[in-house]
Amino acid sequence: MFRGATKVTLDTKGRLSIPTRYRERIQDRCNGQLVVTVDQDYCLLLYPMPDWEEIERKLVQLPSLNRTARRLLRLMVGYASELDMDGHGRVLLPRELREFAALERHAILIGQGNKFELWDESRWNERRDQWLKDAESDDEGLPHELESLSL
Amino acid sequence: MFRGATKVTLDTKGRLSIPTRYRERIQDRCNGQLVVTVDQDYCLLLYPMPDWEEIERKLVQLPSLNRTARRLLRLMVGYASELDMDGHGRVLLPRELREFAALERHAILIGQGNKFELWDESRWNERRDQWLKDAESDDEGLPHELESLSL
DNA sequence: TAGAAAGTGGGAAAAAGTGGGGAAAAATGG
DNA sequence: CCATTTTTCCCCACTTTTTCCCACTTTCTA
Repeated sequence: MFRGATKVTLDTKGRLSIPTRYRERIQDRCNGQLVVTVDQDYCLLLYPMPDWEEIERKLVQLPSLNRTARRLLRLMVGYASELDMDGHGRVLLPRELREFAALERHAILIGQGNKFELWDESRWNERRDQWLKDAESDDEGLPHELESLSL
Repeated sequence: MFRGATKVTLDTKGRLSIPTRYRERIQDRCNGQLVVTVDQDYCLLLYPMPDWEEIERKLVQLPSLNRTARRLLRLMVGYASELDMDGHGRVLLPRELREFAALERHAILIGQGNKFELWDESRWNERRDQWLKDAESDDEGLPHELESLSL
C-alpha cells in the first residue's frame, strides 16, 4: 500500500523524481514500469503496470452503450501512458498530461493504496480546504457503505 | 492495446505522422495498412486493417430495416478509406475526412484499445472538459456496474 | 564533520518530426 | 484521345524533441 503526501518538483523537462521510499516497492512490483493517466478532478493517477492492466480490463468490460462508461474509457485509456524509471528513479511525464493537470514546478504526490495521485501543489491545497469545508454539511445523504463506516 | 494521447500536427498536404511508439506494432499487425473512417462525435477513427475488417463484418450483418443500423453502416463503411504509411511513418488523410472532423494543423491522437481516435485539438479539449463537468452531476443514477467500480 | 546517497540540472548525440521540391500518376476538359 | 491541370507519392534536408549520461548540490547518516 502506498501512503502519504510528498512534495516533489518537476524539472524543466517535465521529469518527476519518485521518492526513494517507494522505489524498491515499485521495482519489485513492476520492474519500474508505471502507467500515468488522468483523473476527473484534474490530477494525474500513477499505477504500477499490473494494477493498471487490471483497471483497464474492468474498463473495457463496461457496457459500451452507457454514456458515463464510454466517457470514462475514452479519458482513462485515452490518456494512459507508460512510464519507465531512469537510472535516477525519475519518470518523464508526457506534455499532454502535464498540461491537463496544470502541473508546474511544485507538485504533490499522494499515496492512495494501489496508486498515486499527482497534483499541482496550489490546486491541491485549494481543493483540500474546499473538501474540509464541504464535509461539514455533507453528513446527510450518505450511501449506506459509508453510513456504517467506523474510522 | 493502443493507449495514450499524443499531440500531432497535420502538414499542409494533410499528412499525419504516426507516433513512433505505435509504428512497430502497426507494422506487425497489418503491414502498415490502416483504415480511417468517421465517428458519431465528429472525430476520425483509425483501425489496423484486420480490426477494421471485423468491424465491417459486424456492420453489414446488422438488420437492414433498422434506421440506426442503416445510418451507422452508411457513415462508417461509406467513409472508410485505406491508408498506407510512407517511409517516414506518415499517412495522407483524405480531404473529405479532414473536413468532416474539422481537422486543422493541431490535432490529437487518442489510443483506444484496438483503434485510435483523431480529434481537432481544440474540439477535443472542449469536449473533454464538458464530459468531466457532466460526470460530476452523474453521480446519481449510475448503472450498477459503475456504482461499485473501484479504480 | 566526512562520506555516501539522493536530488537536480543540463549538455550533447541520436531519433523523431516537419516541410517542401519534383517526378509520377490520376483526374478533368476539350 | 490527347493535353492540361491537379493530386499523390517518394525522397531529401532542416528543425525540434527525446534520450542518455555526466556532474554538481543538497540532504542524510554514521
